[in-house]
Amino acid sequence: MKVSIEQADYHAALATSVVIFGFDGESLNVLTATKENPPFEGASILPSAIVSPHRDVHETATSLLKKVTGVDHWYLEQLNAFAKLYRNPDGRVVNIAFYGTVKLDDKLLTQLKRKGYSWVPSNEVPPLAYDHDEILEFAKERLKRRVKRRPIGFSLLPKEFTLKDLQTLYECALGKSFDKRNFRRKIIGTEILIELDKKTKPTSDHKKPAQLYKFDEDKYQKMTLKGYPFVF
Amino acid sequence: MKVSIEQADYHAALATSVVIFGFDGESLNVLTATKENPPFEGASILPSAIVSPHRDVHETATSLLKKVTGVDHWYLEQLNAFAKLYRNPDGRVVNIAFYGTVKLDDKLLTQLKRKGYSWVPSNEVPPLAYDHDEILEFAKERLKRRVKRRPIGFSLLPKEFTLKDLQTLYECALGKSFDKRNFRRKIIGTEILIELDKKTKPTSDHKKPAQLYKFDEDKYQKMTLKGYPFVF
DNA sequence: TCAAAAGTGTTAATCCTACACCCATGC
DNA sequence: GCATGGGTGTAGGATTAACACTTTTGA
Repeated sequence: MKVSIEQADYHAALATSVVIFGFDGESLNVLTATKENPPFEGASILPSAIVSPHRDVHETATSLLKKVTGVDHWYLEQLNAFAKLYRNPDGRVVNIAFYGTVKLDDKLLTQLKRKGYSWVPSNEVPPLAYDHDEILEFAKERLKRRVKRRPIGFSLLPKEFTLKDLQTLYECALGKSFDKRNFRRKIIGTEILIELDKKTKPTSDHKKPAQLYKFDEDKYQKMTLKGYPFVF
Repeated sequence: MKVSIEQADYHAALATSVVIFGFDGESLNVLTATKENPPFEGASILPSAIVSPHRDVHETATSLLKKVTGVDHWYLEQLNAFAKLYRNPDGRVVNIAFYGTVKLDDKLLTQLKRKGYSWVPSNEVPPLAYDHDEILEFAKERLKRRVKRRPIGFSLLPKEFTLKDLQTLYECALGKSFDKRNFRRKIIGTEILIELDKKTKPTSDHKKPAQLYKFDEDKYQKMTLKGYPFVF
């Protein structure tokens, strides 16, 4: 059993990939990229970067996202390390992958188009190069698990939203649908929402105005830390 | 943004550490090691190994455990990668950590003593070198979460055990105590146990014989895959 | 006969699920 | 006035939590 580290042991490259889930009010999307050089030129992949010597992995992922989206403050959680020996044809590359969430607004959508990245509905992502399919699956499972135990939404919904929006989000993330009344009762029961003095403006397609809510930040934080049994 | 990998990017060493939980019928223990060379000579650490070029990380962890314990078939689950830039004074070493569980029998206890490794009650582990305290905390949280959603015990208890044993295990893992009747009803309700035609032999310290059970392997597997809401 | 741990049921409160109709608005 | 989605309550069943006494054995 090896006890000390030799020069020859510094042999691995580090990469990081990010699975970013973005909600647009209708569906959950995932940020994908296109590989622009060999190997796998032209293939879809997850946004990824090589971690340079003396750079932090997490910081590398954040700054990749800054460059791609223009957005700066990302909450990223480590998913796992993907370290199978021959996962990368270039050599031994260990991928430390993260996942995160974002509210999809027009700014985000536009900037991405300019740079060749794109948002794809999370259940229509094409096959990805390397082992990125596996990373994506891992992230989807993680998101599901998270949704069941901790509040989600702060990072996926706009500041003000309707209960319908929130329900749609949960339905997308968990892949099933809920009874409207039960859902509302349960969410209201958590006291995580604050009812605003506003309603949505009725739009052209015949709608009754809907009550707007925002999150109660304090309670949201507490629930994020402690978890709560929001199992559907 | 870097797009292809250069030689200089193969700069990191890979290490792996394992957090092994072992149950001895009374308490949950963790396998610890002693660092026998600088840096941190003499310090307690988690069992760890350097991953050589062309060796798989998981396989490295398994064979480390084989060497330490003599036991071969380990279920190890990846915890996370620990990759902070300066976590190791030797250089850039990324640690891909695993956790696993084992039934502590006499064989295991004896063999370890011979090799300087030892089992320490999980809430009495001394401060560890590197960032191994952090890894250990991470593992304890993971174990808790797992216990709440999936059956545990196959890998921590002997083939035949009493409901008391199982309850003690859950109490150790979750750090709280349960009502005996409610616990039994819930466990029996899962139908994961098979009642044997045996009872424990009363021992010297005045005990009534207790019913022995074993796991129903099929149901156990199904529950391991699907999860179940065993939230206490 | 006593000490020590095994084993056993009930009740009240809570939570979950299923279910159907009226309302406010723009067109 | 009609089409669209917003909004509301209840009842039955299931699950949980709290609670104390009797039994079997070795010493």
